[in-house]
Amino acid sequence: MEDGPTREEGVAVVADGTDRTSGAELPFADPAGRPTLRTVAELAGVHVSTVSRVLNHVGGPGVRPASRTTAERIRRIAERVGYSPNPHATGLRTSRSRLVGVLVPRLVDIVLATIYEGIEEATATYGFSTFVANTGDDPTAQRRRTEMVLARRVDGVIFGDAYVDGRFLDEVAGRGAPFVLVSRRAGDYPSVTCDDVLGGRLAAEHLLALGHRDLAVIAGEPYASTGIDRTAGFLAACDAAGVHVPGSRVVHSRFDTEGGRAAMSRVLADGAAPTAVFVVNDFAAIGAMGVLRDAGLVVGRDVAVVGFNDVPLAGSLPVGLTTVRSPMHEMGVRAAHLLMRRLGGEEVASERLVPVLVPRASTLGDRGA
Amino acid sequence: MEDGPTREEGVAVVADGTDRTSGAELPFADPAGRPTLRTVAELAGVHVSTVSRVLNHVGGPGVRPASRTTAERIRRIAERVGYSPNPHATGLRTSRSRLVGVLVPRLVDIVLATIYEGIEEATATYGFSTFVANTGDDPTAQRRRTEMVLARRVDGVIFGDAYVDGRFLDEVAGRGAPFVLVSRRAGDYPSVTCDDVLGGRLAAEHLLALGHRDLAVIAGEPYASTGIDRTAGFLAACDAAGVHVPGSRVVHSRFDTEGGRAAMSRVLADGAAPTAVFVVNDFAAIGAMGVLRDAGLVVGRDVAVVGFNDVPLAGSLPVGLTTVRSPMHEMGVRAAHLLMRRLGGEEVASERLVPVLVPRASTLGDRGA
DNA sequence: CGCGGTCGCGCTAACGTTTGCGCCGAACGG
DNA sequence: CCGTTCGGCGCAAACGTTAGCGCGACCGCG
Repeated sequence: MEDGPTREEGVAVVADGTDRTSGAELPFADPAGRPTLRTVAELAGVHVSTVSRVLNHVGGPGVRPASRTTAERIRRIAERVGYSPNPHATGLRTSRSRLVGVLVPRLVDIVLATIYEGIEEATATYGFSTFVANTGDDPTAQRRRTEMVLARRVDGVIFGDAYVDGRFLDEVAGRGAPFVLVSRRAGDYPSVTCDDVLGGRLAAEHLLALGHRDLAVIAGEPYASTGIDRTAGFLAACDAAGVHVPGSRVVHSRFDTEGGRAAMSRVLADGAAPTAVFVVNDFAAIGAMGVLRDAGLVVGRDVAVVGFNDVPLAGSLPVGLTTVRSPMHEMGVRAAHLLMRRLGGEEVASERLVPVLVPRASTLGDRGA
Repeated sequence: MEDGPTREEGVAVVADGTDRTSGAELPFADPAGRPTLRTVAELAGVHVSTVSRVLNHVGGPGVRPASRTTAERIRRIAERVGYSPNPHATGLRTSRSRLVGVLVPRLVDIVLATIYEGIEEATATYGFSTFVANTGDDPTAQRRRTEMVLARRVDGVIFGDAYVDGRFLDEVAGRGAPFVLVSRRAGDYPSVTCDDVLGGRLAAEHLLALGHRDLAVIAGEPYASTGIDRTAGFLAACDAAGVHVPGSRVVHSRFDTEGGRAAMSRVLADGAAPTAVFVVNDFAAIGAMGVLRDAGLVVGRDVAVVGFNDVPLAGSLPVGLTTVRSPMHEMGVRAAHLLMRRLGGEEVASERLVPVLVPRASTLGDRGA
């Protein structure tokens, strides 16, 4: 039994000497030539289970997975041959995948992309990877894409495209897959959102303070809590100030530039232009500004516009866009942490992050340039 | 051993009795309660290998995996219990994962997000899923993220963040991981790009035709083929027309709004403003326009600006942005197909897609509004 | 010096799937 | 009625990893 070192030498020689078709020619490599636990075990002259324990039990001050010298040697060899565990084998054995699925309406929406960046960044620190899938806010696609991520055996899901009624989520919950929501709330499911009601209120107070009384709202999709809450907060603040916004002046829209164009056109077609417009999304606001421009109105002088989110280019537009800044990246990060805690079995509560108004030329005119 | 049919009846009753929904107590389910091959096999009264053959061998007109009736029954039962194969087990067995890794500089860049959408859409039709990771164009992050996707045993990788020198890619190629590039070319590796040289030429010809002779270029990052080629095409066309653009008028920049601001500021600080600027990215162009506005110059009248990509909001800006439209989504789709063909063992060639100039107010002035 | 506790470590049985091999029974030709 | 063929299907061996079990050795304490 004194052959531990000898065996190591012997195999090392074989590894050097043999000359197989692909790559580094390690003993007991997998079909792709990558080293496996067995490779390392063989080179270290120990059993594969010992290698497994050493490589997995990172912390554990109390119980040690192997003697210090053995552990040291194993780690050195694993490093040298570039061992990395096969996630399929691990996943199969443990039935956990260190994978999370992320569903978003559209990734080309900077808001969601920013949130996703936060998610990806935070999950990576836990050693998790993420799948993203677009659903385009289409229920069929939501269902199909959710099936897909579940079929991939993700450990959890983050929905960025929740419908406020939460019916679909009830189904998913029934399947036992842990999930959290981000950006939009729904039902009583744990979510990380911006305080959208407050955001709407900030927008209203800003416009009211500037003396506007003739207002319109471009309210986003009727199924998204973001648009709903922002609009509700805005209208509530107007009410409180004794300013009435007629129903015909609150129009739904998609959240993109094109949606803003369409909605603004409808507002203008409906009669005289309002003196101020609150648009629940910056890109829709840009679209709305385009229509106003085409109608010969100067944004910031003839009509004030307030957007929502403060996307990076809002300040660089030819007419800087007044907007309500929402902590998008932060929301992603927090949603990821929330999910991780749920995966740990914790009961978690929703979080609502605070938005801030950023005044610019689109409401202040020259003073804001 | 003669209890095959009997067993089927018995178990089928159990399965019916508990009536659908999640906790349905299926026999031989996995730890999460999901049905496995074994579950289906048991219910059908056949061996697990038979189920596997039936469920996998979709086509095969010549050889049949089982008798018609057996196959039918198996498929029915699989459907009923909601069987979906465990990708870890499949991956372990076949050492293929139906996963592709996608590396991009930043997903909040609409250009890359759009390309990614194309990739995701196309790979999904092959039954593949995608990991995306941001690298921020940072070599260290590129290396780390690449390690990460390879450690996940992806079948292939799509790089959207290639450095033109391709040194890092040489390493990756040495590891034997199949990959293709998208958006940016590098070395002789297969890539799907826009014909950026042509795009630069289109921009130059447009400005020259409008009579501009005093030109500047905001050229993007020096390591990205997109910026390099667009700039080269632009300068070559100027040369051909006998117009010289001094080196001090060609400045590098990041590809985002902020990068455009910084670069434009440097151009203005350097002396008199040019009469026209070619910016190799729409967002950088927006930043540049912001700086021009702040300098009291009216874009489209005092200074012409041409961007690149034609992102959706380019046309909705208060001053519509003249830009070179690149087929972003299409590039993603094609890159995905290209990778799939590589995975099939084919030798593949790079593709270059044709861009189109879209003239708007930023060069045409009022005529473009 | 004796005894109990602790620690190192190897063995083995899974995890769910795929696949080559070979058996069995039915059909068919002689 | 027997021999051959062949389609259908079961068997079992992997794939790489994890974890429970149990044995032996060492250590420290009394």
